[in-house]
Amino acid sequence: MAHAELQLDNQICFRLYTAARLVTQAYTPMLTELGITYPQYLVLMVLWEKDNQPVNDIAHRLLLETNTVTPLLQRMEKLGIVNRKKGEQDKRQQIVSLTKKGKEMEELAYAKIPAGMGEQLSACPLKLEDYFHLAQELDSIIKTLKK
Amino acid sequence: MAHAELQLDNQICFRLYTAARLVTQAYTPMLTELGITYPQYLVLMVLWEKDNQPVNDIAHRLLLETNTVTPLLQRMEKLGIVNRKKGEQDKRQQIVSLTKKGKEMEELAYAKIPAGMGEQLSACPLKLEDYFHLAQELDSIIKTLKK
DNA sequence: TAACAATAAATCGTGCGCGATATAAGTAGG
DNA sequence: CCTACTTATATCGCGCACGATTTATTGTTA
Repeated sequence: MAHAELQLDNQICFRLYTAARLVTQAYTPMLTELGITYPQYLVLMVLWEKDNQPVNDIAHRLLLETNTVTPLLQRMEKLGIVNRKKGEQDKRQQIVSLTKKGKEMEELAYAKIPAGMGEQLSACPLKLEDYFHLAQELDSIIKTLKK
Repeated sequence: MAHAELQLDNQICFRLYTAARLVTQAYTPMLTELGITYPQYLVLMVLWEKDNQPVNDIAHRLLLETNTVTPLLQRMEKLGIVNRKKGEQDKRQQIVSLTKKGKEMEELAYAKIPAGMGEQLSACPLKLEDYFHLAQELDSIIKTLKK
């Protein structure tokens, strides 16, 4: 290995890739209890914040493309979590809304997930201010790279 | 939205998920020139560091399962980047080695990737010490969550 | 208002990740 | 030395991500 720049240990990207996978894995047990995946949980958070949004708005909020979000929403519709119906003023849009089940999952998530993640990260030496700092650094990278 | 803990903007995980995707996307143009994907690039970095490794060692280095790495290596073999041959002392193992093409890609990567990433992140306000700090925080999370 | 460009969503193909399972080879205990 | 257990890899199925293309609807402009 001639080039230090190409070493795995020197790569921020590999750390991001790995940390994202491991944190998502840490969510998985709680999400499996709810019957959903992590990307589906992200969609739910978007809709809990504001219900009745077109596919595009959800995709933009998550910085994803509609060709990722559309199949995701179709699966969530099959699960009975969301409804999709044509927009009335703009018939190209699909307006996504929470079902009763989708709304009720917020309380279930609140009961399980923050505590479950807290427990799994309890052994992590990072302090609250470290997480705050980390969030700012990630936001800088995200802001720089998003189109 | 009743619960601040469940808001997207308060989630470290969503930031990790997004930052990892966007940084990977930033690599993509350079990697496409080389004809490989980001996970394939990770495998190459592992092999550039130390050639002739069994599947398990590569998987452990990347914190991935063999059911992810095996098909990845099969695709890389088809691309003529690596060879796989049965281990001699332990016939269960597949020893993975770089082909001539795989070795030559290190220089191509070194010529393109550090410069390309530097350019794309040039607008990012983070300083060298911020990246160092970020790396440490990510390492803490990774160390805590890996099995 | 007819033609054309732009936009919203969906569809298709490929490559990951990963849980679950299978297969083959090595190891250990009786 | 035979059976049981462990380990290394592979296979299968599903759900993302994402580039590329398609379809339907809206807007724009001559």
